[in-house]
Amino acid sequence: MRFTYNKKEKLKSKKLIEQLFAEGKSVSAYPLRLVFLPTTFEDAVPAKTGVSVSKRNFKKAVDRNRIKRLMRESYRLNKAIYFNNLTQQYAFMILYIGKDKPKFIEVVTRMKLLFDKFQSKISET
RNA sequence: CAAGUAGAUUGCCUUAUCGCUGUUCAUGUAAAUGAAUGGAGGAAAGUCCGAACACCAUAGUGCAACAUAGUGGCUAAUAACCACCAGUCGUGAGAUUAGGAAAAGUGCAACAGAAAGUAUGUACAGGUCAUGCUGUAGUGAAACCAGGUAAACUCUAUGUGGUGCAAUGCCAUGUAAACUAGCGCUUGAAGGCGGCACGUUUGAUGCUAGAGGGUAGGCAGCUAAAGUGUAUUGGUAACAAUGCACGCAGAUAAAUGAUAAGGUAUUCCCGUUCUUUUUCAGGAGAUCCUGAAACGAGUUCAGGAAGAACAGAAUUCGGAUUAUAGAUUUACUUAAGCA
RNA sequence: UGGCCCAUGGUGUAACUGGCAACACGUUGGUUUUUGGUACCAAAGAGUCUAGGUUCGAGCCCUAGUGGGCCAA
Repeated sequence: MRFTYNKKEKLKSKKLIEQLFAEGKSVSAYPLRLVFLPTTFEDAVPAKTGVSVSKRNFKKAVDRNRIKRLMRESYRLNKAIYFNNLTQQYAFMILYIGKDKPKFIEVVTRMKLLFDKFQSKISET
């Protein structure tokens, strides 16, 4: 699997996002929080993922863009390890709930922990 | 040199790996894959003016409301910009000004003061036949001046129709032209129409409210534009004309990046080279020479450490506003400064 | 994208037409009480979000900004 993250893997449907926040479950590994919902869609990808940073915590657009880029990058590099053996299509939204600007290595380690938690949670049910 | 004034330019670089996005081409039924090429700013920011563009009736009349306010120029247009005049501030280079009208009218002026706008009291002096007739004193920001105040109302002149790309046009998907209450159906509900009136026009399977059902995807608008760079000419200048070259982001839970390594401007630390300053001692005798010490300043070289500010397009332009580490550079000023 | 409103002691509010920034709670000290509370007495605490301007004089008027809140599609 290639380390890609193109338009088809992005969560873009407004309707699906509203459904995700209304019905989805969540796990968190501070400063990240993952909201997920098993669903189906037409494109042949295992998951659609979006990232989000609160305007309340980061007032400047430059800071928000930087954090979202770091989150997308760490998702792109690590998704293959976890999602190749998914049996169900998922919608994900990763939120940044911290209040300080992170470094790349921190985001990567927490992202890995986050998806470890996610896998143990879905294997329970 | 120091202190200062007014501008102008710039505001990280290289390599490797892995990505994102627009366009074009190739392969492919398609999904997709590959290649080439483009991909944030001087403020993209806040949203204070002015326009373009789109729709509402190509936009009516009056009132109201709002904006502007020396003169001339410039511009698509402006409250921006340029030149000049005048006022104020500064030694000066320069800075700054909502800079029309107080003889159309209404209002306002605390305290002090006799009196604050229909004036004229006290004391002293002068003057007169006589009298606030004249001057001075005293209060105050202002005391008779056709006073001040218009960033008080107002008047004058000029200008402004409204809504905004979530405009607007089209395609696709889907539901409920159902239910309840009120108003109305040519004797006119309601809308176009923005604060009001007039006027005009549309108008019945209609309008308003309640409760409820559905959609919330795509395409166009969407980037070639009052465009950018440069040269010449005209103009004091803003700016204009002409030639040549370039073809310059287009995302939409929102691209333009991430990581690693190296480097540059610059800053700091330690050592070092040279110059200078101060102190002490000795010599000469006028303003100097020699030696020692000290820390301060500048500077050369080597090593080490840190190492880029403010900030992210969202229909598009023109201006002004605010934020901004540092670097480069032009012109000019100096009363009191140092050599 | 467009529009509207607010900012005054630590907190919540006043200040009329421009003329000495007021009140309550809180704070500090004292009296009363065995102690604490209550009650009473006294004191401190601000120059009105920032920078300019108009004016003799600005919390109030004007301009620009900063921060906060709200509304519409």
